[in-house]
Amino acid sequence: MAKPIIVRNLHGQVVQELGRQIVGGEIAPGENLPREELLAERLKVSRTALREAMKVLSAKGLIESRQKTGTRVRDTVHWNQLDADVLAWRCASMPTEDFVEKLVEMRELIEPAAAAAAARRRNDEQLARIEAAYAAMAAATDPDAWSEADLAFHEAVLHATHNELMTSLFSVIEAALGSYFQLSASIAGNFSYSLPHHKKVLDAIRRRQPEVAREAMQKMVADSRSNIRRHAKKT
Amino acid sequence: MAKPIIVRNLHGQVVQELGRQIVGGEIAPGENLPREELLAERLKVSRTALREAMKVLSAKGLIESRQKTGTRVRDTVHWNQLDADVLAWRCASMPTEDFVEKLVEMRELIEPAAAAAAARRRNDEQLARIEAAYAAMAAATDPDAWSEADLAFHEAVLHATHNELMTSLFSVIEAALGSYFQLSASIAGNFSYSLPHHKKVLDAIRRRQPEVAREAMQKMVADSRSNIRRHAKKT
DNA sequence: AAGCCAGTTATGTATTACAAATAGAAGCCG
DNA sequence: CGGCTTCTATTTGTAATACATAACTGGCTT
Repeated sequence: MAKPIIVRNLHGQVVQELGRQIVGGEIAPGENLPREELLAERLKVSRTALREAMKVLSAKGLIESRQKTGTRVRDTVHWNQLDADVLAWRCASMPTEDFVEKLVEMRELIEPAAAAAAARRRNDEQLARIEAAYAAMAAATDPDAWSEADLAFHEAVLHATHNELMTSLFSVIEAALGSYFQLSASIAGNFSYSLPHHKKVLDAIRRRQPEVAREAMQKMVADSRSNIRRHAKKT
Repeated sequence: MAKPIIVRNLHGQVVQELGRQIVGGEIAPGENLPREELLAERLKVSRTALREAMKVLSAKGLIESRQKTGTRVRDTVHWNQLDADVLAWRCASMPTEDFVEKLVEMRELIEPAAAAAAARRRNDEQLARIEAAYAAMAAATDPDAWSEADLAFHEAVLHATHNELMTSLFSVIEAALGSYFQLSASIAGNFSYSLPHHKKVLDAIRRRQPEVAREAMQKMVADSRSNIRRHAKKT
């Protein structure tokens, strides 16, 4: 999983290449990129393709181009930290520990609030979707199936909040955490231990009990965190 | 304030124009855009400029291009809801009420958690920045100065969390809420009433009391919400 | 009827040429 | 000599053109 990131287009590849280099720190903020003509030649692409890629990076806040001055890497405060690509590049480049910490912190922030909101606003169809995901988790016999159902569960909860900003934030965080998350779940004997937690969340949402749902989700996420920590120490 | 969004470049204008149309619903998801050649002619720009704009919109998840098939508007679930531009377009187009609701919900989610994290992890320099912002608020004599200092206060708190994901999320939300926020603050006699709230948050962060900081911030944001609601009803 | 094949049509890429902005050097003037 | 203007060189911005490539369509073949 973790998104194959198969890029069909040439400029897409260039975006990946340059984005990785910038976020990875190979080109420091404040530094200038080579002029377009040169860079295009170096990357073996036309200036057209290069420029299309640069517009994308520009939209992500990574670079800034001005005539005569050239193109420079912007300070990190201007980066769209919540962009899926930027996040992915950071995951690929950073000494994971403290960055995962930050991602987990975000998750612990979102999910309990989402569970509460879902308990307040869910409709029957959305509840059914959560229940279906729970059933799939209970029926899972291998880590992969369980992992997939788990993700579906959380997505269904987020969807029930009726707040697409929250949904979007979650999906971004989750995508970045994906690999670690899945790892922790796939530790032998570990998978499915959190089923009771999910049950509590589900019940609270069904009964429309926001605070109960929040607490249950909080516990679940805290558990998951210590799980990841434990696994991280092993490696 | 609220970001003038002055776009120097041609393709930047095209991005704004098309983005607004798509998010505003003038071109529905699933629908195809005219072919590049036609659209370029219609917008009075070259195909080159148009394509650079389309790559940006593509990066924001709004559209998807394939050879022969053409370019179609993607379903809203694929949109980068947390992108500053997308958010701005939504603000400009939507019947504000329920959307502001969602933004406020996000803010209520972030800020208390941020205050708690700041109380836990702030260093002296960051505390000083928060204190400076507070002092500026206390000294403000007109709504504009107060508003500016207020924003600086919140930004300083976010910065003290040492979690740039949180900072980034806040700045996006805040930018979108900006106009409404400022409106509510500029209601005569209203401005500066929330100073005591800010004092409580500041003190808690100074004393490194996460839970106290969280609660104080929670109250403050809840107050601000009822404020916005009250103002919204008037209009 | 099923499946293969070519032709049509959209986007994708490359190339060339010129426009516009601006940093920095050169020149001008008090 | 210092400060101002102007001029030029350089880099990105925009346009126009040509061709490559993918994929849908429809007809042909078996």
